[in-house]
Amino acid sequence: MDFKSKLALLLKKALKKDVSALLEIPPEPALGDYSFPCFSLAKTFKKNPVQIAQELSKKIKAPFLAKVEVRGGYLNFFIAKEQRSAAVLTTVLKEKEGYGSSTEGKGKTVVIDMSSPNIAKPFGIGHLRSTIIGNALRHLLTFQGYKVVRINHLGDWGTQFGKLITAYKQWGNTVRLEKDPIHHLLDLYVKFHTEVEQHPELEEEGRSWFKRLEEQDAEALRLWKKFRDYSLANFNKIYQLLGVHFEEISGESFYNDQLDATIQLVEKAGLLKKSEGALLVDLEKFGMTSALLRKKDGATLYLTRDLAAALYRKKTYQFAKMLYEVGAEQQLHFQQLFKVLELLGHKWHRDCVHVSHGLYLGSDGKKLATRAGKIIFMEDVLQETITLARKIVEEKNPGLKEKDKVARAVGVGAILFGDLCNDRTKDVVFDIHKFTSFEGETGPYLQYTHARLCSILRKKTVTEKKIDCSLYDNLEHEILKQVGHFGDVVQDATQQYKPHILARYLLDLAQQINSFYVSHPVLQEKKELEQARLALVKVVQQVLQNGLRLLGIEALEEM
RNA sequence: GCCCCUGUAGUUUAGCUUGGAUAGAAUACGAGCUUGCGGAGCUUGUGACACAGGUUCAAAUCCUGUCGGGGGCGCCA
Repeated sequence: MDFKSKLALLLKKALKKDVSALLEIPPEPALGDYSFPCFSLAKTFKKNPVQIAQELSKKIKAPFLAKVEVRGGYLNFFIAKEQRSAAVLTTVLKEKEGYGSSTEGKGKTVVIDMSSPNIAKPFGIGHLRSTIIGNALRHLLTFQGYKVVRINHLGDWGTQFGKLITAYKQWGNTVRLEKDPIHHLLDLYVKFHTEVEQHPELEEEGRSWFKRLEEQDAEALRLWKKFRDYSLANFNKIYQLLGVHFEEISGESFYNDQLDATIQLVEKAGLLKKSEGALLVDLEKFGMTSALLRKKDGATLYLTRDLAAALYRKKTYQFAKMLYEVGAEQQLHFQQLFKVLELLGHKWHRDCVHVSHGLYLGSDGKKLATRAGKIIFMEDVLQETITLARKIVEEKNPGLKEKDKVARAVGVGAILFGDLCNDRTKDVVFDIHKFTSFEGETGPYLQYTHARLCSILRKKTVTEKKIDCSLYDNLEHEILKQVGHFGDVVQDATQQYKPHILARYLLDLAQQINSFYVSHPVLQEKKELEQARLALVKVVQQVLQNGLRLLGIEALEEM
């Protein structure tokens, strides 16, 4: 909750008890000048707003409060800026990398199901969102003291592999598969879906191959394993670039031996229904379509495996929360999954959250569908961005060491931030220019700001314990106020599973400090002023560093 | 047909959960700032709440409807 809401709540509560009570506002580093409208209070207490404001103004006390003023129906608070700034400086300089963290998640485990690409397909831009949002959430939750288990739930099982085997049998080429597995497999997948329109019998063949796969048929398994290995090697390259790791990489196939038991559990609970040869849970009275667990040919489905996975994870990790960082188009699937868990009597269904994100759409504004061959290769996008970053590094800072490393951090930073700075629930139209832009509201802008501050701090540093905060002007006090907000922002972003709240905050802070940078020389003759400004630079640098790391972006010292 | 999400400058967007005073950025376009710590920066101008009702002293925010966009709807994942 931000300060504004806290204050409103406090005033309302206090007023409800007794209008004449003395209001003690607790110490609050983020406290800022603020206007509180008294209209709704006026109505409640049947007085006019100005009267209420005047009554309140006499009764309020707070550590950083300089004065309270009444204007119209508004109560204006003015803050003792020097005291507030001093408090912020002390805290940040003391807590450093830990500034903004908390221990609320101590002893609790959170499982995040994230990334989860489908094997035998290229790592598409769609899975990028899941990967980087999941990764940011992981950092945020860890910062709040949670133990986080990141699970890459690979899409490595299902009818699609039957189809793929069918296609490979018909049109596959061993040499091409060796040389460029991902593209070849994609071609086969697309060809299958175009051919199936002319030859519907292929559909049936695909299904039967999947059935054979589930029955551990040797040839089916051999091909499947081959496809899986090639894909994993490809995915790992991308994870390495993005700096993402997992505690568990299991995939749907991992649950194969638990599926019969899972279906039996559902049956024991009296939930299983037979319909046209298939087994399902009827969810009609909950306003959903039925949840299909076994096809008429006996093969299982996505939901069956996800159900088994949820049960397994609860048993294995005893999680306090399980987050599914998966696209919004699967909303119904997760509603069904959670409902079945509930019907099975598991109270922890409430701890399962579908942290959904909007889709990446093609330039036509429609969904990117692999089947139609409409897909963007993440590998290419990453390479292109990093190459461009490399070119710009060369141009802007030719004397820099480790240019490749920096170019990678900048390119990846641009991509990560480009996604994280907007609300995850909204759809995004893919535009390569958004990723390859390094100016304005971008990751590199933050990295650059951070690097410039580091550059000053390399020359001189904070040595004084006591900083004279009376030397600060309004802009500098404002910046320190913003610094004081950091903890609240991090908490907000974590609770709502929305990293963009933090990303936006960092942009604001960077804008403020850049504006300071051009107008306030830091290094200068007068020692007290220099120390005061160095301290300001130091705390902002620290917050930018902490913030960037929480988003999974490298805070470079030089670039 | 039914269900869910969504509509803010030319473009990308923040603000909507918890209604308050002139709706905040970025980009593009226009005008400036380099003899000071890194110009990937800074200053400044033009420009926006889809429409119609309702609730309220007060609506981008809450409710209803219309229109536009996206997604989903038992043998895909």
